[in-house]
Amino acid sequence: MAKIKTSEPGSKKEIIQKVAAALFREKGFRATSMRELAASVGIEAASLYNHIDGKNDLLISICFKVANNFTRKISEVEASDSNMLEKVELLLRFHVHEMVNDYDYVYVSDREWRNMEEPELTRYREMRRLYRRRFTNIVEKGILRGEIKKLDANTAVMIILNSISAVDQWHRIVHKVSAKDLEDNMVSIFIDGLRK
Amino acid sequence: MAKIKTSEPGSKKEIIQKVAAALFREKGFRATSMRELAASVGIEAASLYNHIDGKNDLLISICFKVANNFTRKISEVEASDSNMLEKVELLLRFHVHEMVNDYDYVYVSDREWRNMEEPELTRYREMRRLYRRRFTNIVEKGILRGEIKKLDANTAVMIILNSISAVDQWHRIVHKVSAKDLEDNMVSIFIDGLRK
DNA sequence: GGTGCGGGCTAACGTGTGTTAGTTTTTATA
DNA sequence: TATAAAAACTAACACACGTTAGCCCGCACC
Repeated sequence: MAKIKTSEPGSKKEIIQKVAAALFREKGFRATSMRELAASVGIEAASLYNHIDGKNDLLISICFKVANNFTRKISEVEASDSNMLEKVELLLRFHVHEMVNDYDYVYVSDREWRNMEEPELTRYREMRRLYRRRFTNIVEKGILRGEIKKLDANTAVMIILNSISAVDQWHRIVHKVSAKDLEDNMVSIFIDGLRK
Repeated sequence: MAKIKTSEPGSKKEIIQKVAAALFREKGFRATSMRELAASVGIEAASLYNHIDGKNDLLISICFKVANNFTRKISEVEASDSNMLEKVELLLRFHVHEMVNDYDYVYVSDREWRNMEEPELTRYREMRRLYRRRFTNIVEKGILRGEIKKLDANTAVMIILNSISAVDQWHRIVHKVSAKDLEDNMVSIFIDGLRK
């Protein structure tokens, strides 16, 4: 089975991965050809295979790098002694932060993961499902404790997660308002709503 | 230029379009082959071309059908005499409604439009941009009038639009809570936030 | 100064794709 | 029932794709 190891920073392999993430985001995984990727890196298509195992492994690396990141974070949040509303806020801020700092990777892992092959596809789905479940548990606990208003926790989590999953507008917005303001805006909307 | 006409309901062309929308949603536009589509319809790939112009025209039809729908709706909302917060709510409810009732079409138009070819791609981008702009104007006016709290209107609209753009979870959720409850949950979160 | 090898190259293979051409079958109408 | 149009079929084309095979250059190292 394919290993999901991270290559050391600055290596050619890592460069290829970065360029691939950018292309996959821009045009989609399937719409990006290895010849195109190679040209963007500055070599021939065949030369790519001196560094990587194939197109699918590129996608796998990207997706699991992000998934591991979020899984690690939610464990940390669960272990913290904040109340549930604060935990939601922590996760919200982390999502925005990751999106701003690792746009290509997060976007691709969110929109292109379907193109992975088995068995990684199933494993990824499971990680995703579990993450949502843990997030939902936090919201549900918050409702039980009276910190969060009564609503369907699944819907709430779905909305929150989707709202962050990117559009091409992210960067344009971040250039107008600062990353910090963006975070605060999002938290403000979700915690207290639009109404003045 | 390709015409974006709607075929009469029940026609074979419409059936093909519907099946195509379902497949494009499930597997992505590029990952769906004409042979696969044909098999789903119950004919041979070549036979499709007695009814449609090609793969790209399928995507074009789907995308513009949805885009026209939303453009029509926002004109209607703008013309109504509700206040700005109510207008946001009207649009929110419409988005949820369309997503629930026309899942495949809305999903595909939202996630696969990049695969369109020129000149439709540019035209679609423009429609999308304009829609967001009109939505943003409503929010901005709401802020000026003191109905909506002070925040970056672009961020707010981006969040709202993204939050609705689908996940594979939509249907599962709709089967657990009713479509009406889903709508109310969303409106509640966005208007008044999560806090109790 | 030879040598191993990382990393680039060209050429090509096999496959799957969207689409067309040409033909036959089915359906509707007179 | 005859006939024309609609809609299915088979066969094939041209192309783009991911990937492999085999080669060659230049650099580090004994």
